[in-house]
Amino acid sequence: MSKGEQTRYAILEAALDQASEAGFESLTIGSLAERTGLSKSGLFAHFGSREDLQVAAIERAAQRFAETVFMPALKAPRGLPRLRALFERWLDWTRRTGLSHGCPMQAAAVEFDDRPGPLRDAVAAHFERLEHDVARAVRMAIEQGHLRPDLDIEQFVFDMLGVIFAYYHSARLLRHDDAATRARAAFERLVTAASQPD
Amino acid sequence: MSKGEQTRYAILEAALDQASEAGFESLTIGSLAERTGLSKSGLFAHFGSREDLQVAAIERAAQRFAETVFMPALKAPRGLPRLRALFERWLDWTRRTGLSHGCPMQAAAVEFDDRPGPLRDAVAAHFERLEHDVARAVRMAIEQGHLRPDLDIEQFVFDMLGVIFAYYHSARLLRHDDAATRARAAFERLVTAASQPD
DNA sequence: TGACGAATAGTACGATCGTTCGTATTGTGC
DNA sequence: GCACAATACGAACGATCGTACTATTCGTCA
Repeated sequence: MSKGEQTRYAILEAALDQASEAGFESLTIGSLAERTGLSKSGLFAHFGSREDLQVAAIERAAQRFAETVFMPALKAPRGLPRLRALFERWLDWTRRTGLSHGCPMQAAAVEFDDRPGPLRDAVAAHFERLEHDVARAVRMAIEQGHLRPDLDIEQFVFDMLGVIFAYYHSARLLRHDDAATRARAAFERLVTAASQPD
Repeated sequence: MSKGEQTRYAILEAALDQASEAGFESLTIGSLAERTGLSKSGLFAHFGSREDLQVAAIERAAQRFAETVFMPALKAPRGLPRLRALFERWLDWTRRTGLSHGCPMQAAAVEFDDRPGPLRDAVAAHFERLEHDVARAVRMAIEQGHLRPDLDIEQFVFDMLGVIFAYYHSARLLRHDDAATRARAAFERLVTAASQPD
């Protein structure tokens, strides 16, 4: 990895830290320069514009998500165990990956969902890929006989995402201690309903 | 209503429009001055600081939510009908109240959940009141015999919130046409599970 | 209608924003 | 070790940020 690539990498790591705290809109050239010890112009040279920097940060966050949540979950046996591993890692992936604050992808989703452009596109692409991958895990669970064959897969993914969002909300904004317990209960009820015949 | 109160009201309405589009962090004295036709200093005089303006905007949004979602739902018979009315109005309350973009309260929740201060406090207060009120509606449904007596009320509220968040996500970021259908299906499954004995 | 306070405007401030440009430093392949 | 490209810096730009001031216009009530 060349010197330039190293620096760019370090900048994006710092950007993720900051985005986890205060969102991607808080990423400014000046604040990131200070955080990384670079000059404004030196940092700027690694990206053509602030927007390009934001896009790169979103993509790096999506990559970290994949590394922290999806790839390790693949080690669990396909079917329900893998789906459960996915869920568990999804719950606390920010802590696990060293981002002490909220989920940057959810923050980005809410920040940019009404502002057409490259930022919105990058976030939407992440979630579309994510939901596609979750759907595949659900399909495998059906093939393994863990979930019932006539299950509405898209609906299951929708419901699962809702549980995750409710967890983030309860844990981060309201600081509820039992957020994880509630989330697990909700998810297990989803699984139960999806395994019994209608 | 005095002239000053009128102006302050108009400013907050404009602020809500903007926050619905781009979040409360996007509220700047300059942009709101232009939007309302006031001078920067004239607008500023109505609030002691930018932060006070943001807090006032959040509180106004919470009030609009109550007017649009809760108060009309009280006209439905207590119990399940009222709970359903609540849910339906919650889904599309921003459209109904003239905010063409996303839910400002959710945006505020994600923006400020990791930044202690008056803004975070204002958002948290809204959601605590909201969840308290929803819990009361659920309790009434139990008293009316519409939902089973041993239902975990807090868990039901948690699940319901998750459905709403998943709907916002699906409808706004991913532009899925069937988001409302999915949300209703999820909610009805919640109600069914909550009405049958365990 | 006149007076007085409330409401708004005008101007200026230091700071920071994203970005450009010229120059210095540094890493890298021969 | 030389040469050239890659990388980083420093200074400056116009714009906008939040926030002081003072001055002016306007609503409101006696």
